[in-house]
Amino acid sequence: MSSDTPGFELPLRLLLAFRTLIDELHTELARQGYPDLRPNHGFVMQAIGTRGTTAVDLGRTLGVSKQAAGKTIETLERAGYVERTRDDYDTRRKIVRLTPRGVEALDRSARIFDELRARWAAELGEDRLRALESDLRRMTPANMWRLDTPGWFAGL
Amino acid sequence: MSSDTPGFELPLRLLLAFRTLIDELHTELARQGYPDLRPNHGFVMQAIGTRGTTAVDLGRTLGVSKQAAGKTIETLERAGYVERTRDDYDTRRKIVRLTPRGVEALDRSARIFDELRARWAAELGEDRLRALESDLRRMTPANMWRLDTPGWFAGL
DNA sequence: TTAAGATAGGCAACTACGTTGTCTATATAG
DNA sequence: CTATATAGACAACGTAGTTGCCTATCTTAA
Repeated sequence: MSSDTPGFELPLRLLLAFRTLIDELHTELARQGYPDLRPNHGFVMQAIGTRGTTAVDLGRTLGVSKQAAGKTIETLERAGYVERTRDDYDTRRKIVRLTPRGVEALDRSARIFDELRARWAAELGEDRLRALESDLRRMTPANMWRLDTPGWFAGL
Repeated sequence: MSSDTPGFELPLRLLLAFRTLIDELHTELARQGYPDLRPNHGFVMQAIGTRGTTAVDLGRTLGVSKQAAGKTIETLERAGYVERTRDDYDTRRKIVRLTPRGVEALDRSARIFDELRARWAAELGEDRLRALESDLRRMTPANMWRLDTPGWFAGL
């Protein structure tokens, strides 16, 4: 019992599905007042989290150098999504935290993703969607929080 | 009936699954003697196809400028995967064709993707995998051959 | 048939985002 | 107290994209 589906369709569909979801997210984010957010920023802000982080740590999480992380932070700082404060207990460190606007953007992203998932559920049925998610979970590393994907793709 | 799965898991799993497959492909390609091939190159060579193309056309297909396409072609040419020949009927044009090594690399990629799919089928069962593919097909644009993804991701 | 416009490709300058190397300031361990 | 490690910033560079411009060639129309 062999398949008539060529193997290369699977990765292509996975990427296409991802891309479609992300495009829809950012279309909606732009509509809601965040037109300057890029796909990368979501990863980065997610990695910063509500507890804050430092450039070095962020670099480690994202799988890039601390310098690259620093530049990204600077971009997000200029855009008003994060802010840097000094650490009183270690004056070398600067803690990067999400601003209220940053938290807001992350909240909205989460809500939009939920809506997009609901759209999939409406189209495929909740059961099929659960099966799909379960299958993907089974075929991917347990730790979903490898957020080092941007750098991975950029590095051709 | 609401889901306990947060919406953001779906895109993350899709990307992670894609990434995993592509990583496995290139690990295997490297093992088979093509260590210099990068994820992008697969898209580009696929877009060039067996019939050849030109820089302008390739740029259109990939969704990048003709200059960018030209640079990519140059890289692949230096690596020995494509070659440029003049067009006798229009001496402005240079036809880009896959070299035998390029065709070989594409063939091997196809075979490796088939093997990877077979591994998924062994793990999930052919039925579940077919359902997954079918669902993805349903949720993504009909035209799978939008190969303009590299540029999309690069443009943050 | 010749002039005007469109098309193909190459070059240069620039941007965005990553890299490594180096430097200073500050903590921490022996 | 000194040696080492760590945090962050700065500079130089690599890669892959962009736009603008130039030349060569093909096509169309007067």
